[in-house]
Amino acid sequence: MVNRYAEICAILGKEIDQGLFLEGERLPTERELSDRFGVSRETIRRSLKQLIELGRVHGIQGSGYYVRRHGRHMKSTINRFSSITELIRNANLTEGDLEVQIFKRKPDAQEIQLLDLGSQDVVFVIDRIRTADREPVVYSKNILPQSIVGVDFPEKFEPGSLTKCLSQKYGITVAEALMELCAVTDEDMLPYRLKASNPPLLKFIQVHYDAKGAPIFLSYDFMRNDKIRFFVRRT
Amino acid sequence: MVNRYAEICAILGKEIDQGLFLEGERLPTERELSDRFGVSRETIRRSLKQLIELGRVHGIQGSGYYVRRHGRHMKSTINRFSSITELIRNANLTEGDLEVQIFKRKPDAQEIQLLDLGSQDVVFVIDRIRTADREPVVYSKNILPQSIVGVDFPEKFEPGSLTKCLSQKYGITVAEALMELCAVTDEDMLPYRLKASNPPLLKFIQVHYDAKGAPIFLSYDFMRNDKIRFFVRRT
DNA sequence: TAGTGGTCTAGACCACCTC
DNA sequence: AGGTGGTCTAGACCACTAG
Repeated sequence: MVNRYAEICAILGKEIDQGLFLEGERLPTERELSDRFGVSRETIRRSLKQLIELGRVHGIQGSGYYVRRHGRHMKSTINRFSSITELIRNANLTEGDLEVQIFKRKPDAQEIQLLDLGSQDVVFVIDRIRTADREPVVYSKNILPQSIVGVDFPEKFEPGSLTKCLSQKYGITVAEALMELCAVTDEDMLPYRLKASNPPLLKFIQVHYDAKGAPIFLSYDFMRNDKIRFFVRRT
Repeated sequence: MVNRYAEICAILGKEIDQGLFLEGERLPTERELSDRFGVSRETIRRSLKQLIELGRVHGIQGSGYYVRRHGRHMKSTINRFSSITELIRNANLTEGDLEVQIFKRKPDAQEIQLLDLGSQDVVFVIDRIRTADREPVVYSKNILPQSIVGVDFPEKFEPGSLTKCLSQKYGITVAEALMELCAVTDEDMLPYRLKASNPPLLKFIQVHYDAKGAPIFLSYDFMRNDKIRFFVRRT
């Protein structure tokens, strides 16, 4: 670990997991912790702030830091960005692809707006069904400007996480995403395989940004809610 | 303003809004800003960290802070906790209630688990349709343990935000919520008024917590997605 | 009143970016 | 090589909590 405060945060988190500090119980004071770890109080405060952001602990001025009850529920939220691949793997399932299609076309008005495109730009569309343990769970459509990956993208693309592919082959990292959450309506065109059993579906429209806030790609995901659950932490 | 760093964060945010720093442009360095505001560099760093958390700015080590493009899109997300009342008012609509019912019953298994109840606890159920400009937009069911508000709650309750009512009459503040996003299925019982026009609906299941992480109440909300849009910021 | 967390300072050293 | 942000320190004072 490079950062002392992140290291200390991890240690304290582990100790909470182990039950060394019980739910609702008070942690040692900042000054005690800074003695224990041999660091300054400010460093300890950074560790504790990180624990607060993780939802493990809460602080009360003049009193102390207390282990948050239900902190465990806060771990599997979609507040942190993750690809569908990661989502499926986190559920201990094996991820796969079906009916993968890649083609090039002109962007529509919404895509131009959300991806900051010029009128002469063209986009790649990656259209596929993602499976978990061979069962279709997500119908996913990614819209990726050619200006970002170049004309030879279809040869370079390989099944699995698009985020990972962009990072490994192009050095492009997704730092943030803005997701719109939608109900599925009759207008939404869905592949037969996903529609067949008439499962409950959620629609996510996501714009993925790099660290500078420039849009990278757009995705439409229709997720089977009977197979995957979604939580949001609101603070 | 009490805190210097929050004050400076607000000033810088306003200056970005005013176009004093353009999108993608670099901000003055930390050391320049600390001179300008007459504070230490650490204080400036806190202001900048807050601006990053707000999605207005991003930092690059060794280079500087840059105004984030699309920062404006990040403002209306559900990452921050807000009541339905606030949600409707933010859309410049007038909030109202319809078919309000309050009754007392035993909690079911899910409620016992999510609200940390004992087997002998009872809960109040507040069942109502929330309207925006007189049109029904949300069917909402709140589950509130009697142990939190006492037996006379039905007399004390008044239409509008339950969060506000709890804060004003009981001094109970919601600090955080964990929300599950669900698709609506045939099993969900919905009032005729909301179902009538067959609008696209989203289901939110939320547990509301106080600052100590103790659950306060549970809510089931069926939101008309043709009237209200929902965004989540993922980092 | 004593102890706690919240804010702020002035300085130091490092890793990284840019030229 | 010089400038930038990232980390860390040792100390100070304040606001709040609790006995």
